[in-house]
Amino acid sequence: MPELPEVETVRTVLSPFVVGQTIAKVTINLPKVVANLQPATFVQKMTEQNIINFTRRGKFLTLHLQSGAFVVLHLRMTGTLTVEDADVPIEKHTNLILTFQNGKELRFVDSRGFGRWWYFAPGQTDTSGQNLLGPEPSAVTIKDLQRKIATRKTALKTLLLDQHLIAGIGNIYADEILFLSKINPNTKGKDLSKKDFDNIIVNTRKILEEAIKCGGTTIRSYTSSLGVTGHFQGNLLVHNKEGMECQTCGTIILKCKVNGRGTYYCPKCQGDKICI
DNA sequence: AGAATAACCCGAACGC
DNA sequence: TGCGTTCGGGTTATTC
Repeated sequence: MPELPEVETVRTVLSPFVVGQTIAKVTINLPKVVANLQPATFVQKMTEQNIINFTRRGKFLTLHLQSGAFVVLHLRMTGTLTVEDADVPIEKHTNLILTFQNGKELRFVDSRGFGRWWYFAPGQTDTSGQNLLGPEPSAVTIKDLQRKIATRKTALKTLLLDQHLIAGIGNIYADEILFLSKINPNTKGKDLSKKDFDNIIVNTRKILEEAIKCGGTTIRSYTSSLGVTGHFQGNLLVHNKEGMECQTCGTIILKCKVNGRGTYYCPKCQGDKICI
């Protein structure tokens, strides 16, 4: 469940080991990992290329190549990136490897096989879905958010998870943002007040910035690369806290489902709307 | 257009 | 202890 802070952590931790490297060899162990090319074509296009930059947009990462081509990748739920010496044994579910000329490897390990890579030639249209993303949380304006949300009958939690509206929020941080904003996850977009929108924007930025400072959240399936694990889980106030006391009011945290997603909330601080 | 649901996948958690 | 079942979760695709 790497969300924006975890993806950003991967990027900052790995950048020094990736940027400036030349790809000597490409190994694809799960063909469907490359979404828009045959594996052999991907290998051929990537070999001998030099990586000049490593960027993030929402939960997508992009390797920029010297030729002007670029490679977009998405970790989805269980994808991890690590840099290892080439002689370190290959972990199970290592689906793609970029071996660099300096003897190190960028390894993509993904047990569920949901993660995807795309190769785009210079100037080619990016079809990864990256350019359909809403603004980064740091760039969201209240006007924009109101325009997109204030007419919707959908539960706010579901809207926060919609990457077309704001990029980068996942299930963990959505719960935390709603708790800090004192809004019930099931509140419909159209029922939100101006103050609610203010709170959502302020708390989204606050939570994600703090999580990035902590190196992200380490929880169940996600650990950051290079053995670095985030420690934001110690800051979580409601997510995964079912049965525990709310740190604000002492009420027991409940768990429900919103649009099929496990959702944790305080029934007193956030109001106990119908939650199944 | 918006809303709801299924599909993808497999390790972990759960139930007996 | 061991086995079978359910759950979860980001995103896209499909259907209504």
